[in-house]
Amino acid sequence: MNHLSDYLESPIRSGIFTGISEEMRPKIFSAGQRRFVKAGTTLFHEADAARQCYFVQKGRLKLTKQHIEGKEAIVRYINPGEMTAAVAVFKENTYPVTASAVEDTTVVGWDRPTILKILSDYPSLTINLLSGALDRLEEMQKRYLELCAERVEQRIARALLRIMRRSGRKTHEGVVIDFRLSRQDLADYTGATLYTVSRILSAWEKKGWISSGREKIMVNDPHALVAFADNG
Amino acid sequence: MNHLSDYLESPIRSGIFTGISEEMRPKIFSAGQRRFVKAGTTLFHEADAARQCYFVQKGRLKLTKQHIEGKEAIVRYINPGEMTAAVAVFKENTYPVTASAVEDTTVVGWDRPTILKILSDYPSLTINLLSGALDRLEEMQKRYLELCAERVEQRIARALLRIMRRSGRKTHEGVVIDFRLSRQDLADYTGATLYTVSRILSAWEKKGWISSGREKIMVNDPHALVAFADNG
DNA sequence: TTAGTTCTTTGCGCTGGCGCAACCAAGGGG
DNA sequence: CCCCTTGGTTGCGCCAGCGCAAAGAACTAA
Repeated sequence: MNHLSDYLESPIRSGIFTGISEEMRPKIFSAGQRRFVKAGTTLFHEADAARQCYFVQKGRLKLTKQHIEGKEAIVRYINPGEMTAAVAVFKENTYPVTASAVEDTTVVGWDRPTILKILSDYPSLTINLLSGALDRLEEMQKRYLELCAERVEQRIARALLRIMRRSGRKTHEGVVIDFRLSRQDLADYTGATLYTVSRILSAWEKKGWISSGREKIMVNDPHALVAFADNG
Repeated sequence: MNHLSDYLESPIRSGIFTGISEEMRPKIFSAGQRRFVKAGTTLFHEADAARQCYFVQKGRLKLTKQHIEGKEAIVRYINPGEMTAAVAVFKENTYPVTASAVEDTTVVGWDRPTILKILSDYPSLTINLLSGALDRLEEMQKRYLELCAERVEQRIARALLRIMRRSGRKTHEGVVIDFRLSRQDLADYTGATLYTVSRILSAWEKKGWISSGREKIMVNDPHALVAFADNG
C-alpha cells in the first residue's frame, strides 16, 4: 500500500551543512547579512553583477530566465534550507537568472570574500556546494530530455510531481502544494502555455487526480500521476 | 570587420588545471589509468555505477541520455582537455549519461579514492571542477530556455554555432566542424527531427551560409547565422 | 566492380498544442 | 457593498514541424 508521504522528500535533505556541527552554524550565519524579501519583489536580477550568494531561511524563491517579449521560463524554486547563486562565489560574473520571492522570504547573504573565508574554514561546505550543483545539473538534464521527448501532458505531470515532492504538505485529503502556483507558473516551468495547462488540469480534476483553485493545487492521487507520467 | 577566428574559443580555455604548475600534471596523470576508446564504442553507460571520472587527452566523447524506443538526446560533447563524470567523485551514484567515443579517443581515468587524494593535494582542482559544473549548468539552462522559447530553425542555428565555437577548425573557406556530425546528431542535440534538420541545412546551403556533406558541416558565414539566431 | 549499408533529401499529409477571443470566478480595497 | 483587478476556462482555427515513404548519394567490404 502506498502512503502519501512516500511521495514527499524528507525536509532536511539538500544538506548544505552536512558535516558541519550545529554549534558552528550560527557563527556562519552571523558572518552574513540577513535580508527580508517581500512577496513578489526581486532579490537579484539576471545579468546583474553577482556580488552575493544566498541561503534561504524562510519563504521561497523563484528563479527565472527571461526571453523575448516578457515571456519567462522558471528554472527552479528554492526552498528553505537551500542555497542559491553559488556562481557569485566562484566566478567574477553576472547572475544567470532572476530570483524573486514567491512569498515573504528571509535570506542570509554573503559576499565573495566572506564566503571564501568561510569555505576555507569549513572545507566540507565546498564539497556540499559542488554536490548540490551536480544535483541541479542532473535535474536540468532530465528536464531537457523531457522537453525533447515527451508531450506536454506528461511534462506537466512530472512537473507537478517534482514540485509536490519538494514543496508539498501532506493533508488528510492529499498533498497540497505549499505556495501560490498559478497555471501560468506551471506553463513557464514546463515550456507549455497557460491555456494548455488549464485544459489539462481541468481534465485531471474531472478524473479526481487533483483538486485545484485559484493559484492552489492539491494532488489527491499521486500514484495515478506517476503512472501517467511513466507510460504516457 | 569580423574574422572567422572571432567565432572560435581559444583552445586552452576550460582550464581544469588552472593554477596547477606544468610539472605537477604528469604526476597527476600517472596516478590514473590511461585508456583507449575506439570510435563508436562506449566508455560508460547511463545508470551504471559511477566508479571513475575521466579526462579526455585526445579524441572526443559524446554524452547522451536515452529515452523510450531507442531515441536519444545529446547532452554535450567533451573535447580534449576537458573532464567528465565528476559525479563519480562526489556521489556514490550512477552515471546520469552514456559516454561514447565519436572518434578514436584516449582518456585518463581515476577512481574515487585516487581522485579524492589528488583533490586534497591540489585544492584549486576542486574549485576548477565546481567552476566547470556551474558553467555546464548555465549552458543547460540556456538550452532549456531555447527549447522552450525558440523555434527549431533558431535552435539549430545556435547549436551549430555552439558546436562550431567549441570544436571548429578554421580553414580558408570557413570554419569546419572537426568531427563526424550527422543530421541525426544535430537533431538529437536540438530536440528536432532528422528530417527537419536536413531541410533547414539544405536551405542554408542554398543561401551560402554553410556547406555540408555526409556527416560534415562547414560554416561559411557565421555572422549570418548569429544574426539569424538572434532576431529570428 | 558490385552489393550492401548507412546517411541524406524531399514530397506530402496529419496533428499537438499554440494563441486569440470572450466569458466566468475569486479576491481585495475603499 | 460594489468595482476593479487578476486569474481561470473553453471554443475555435491555424500552422510548425513531425514522421512516413521513397528515392538518391556516399562510403565500405569483399
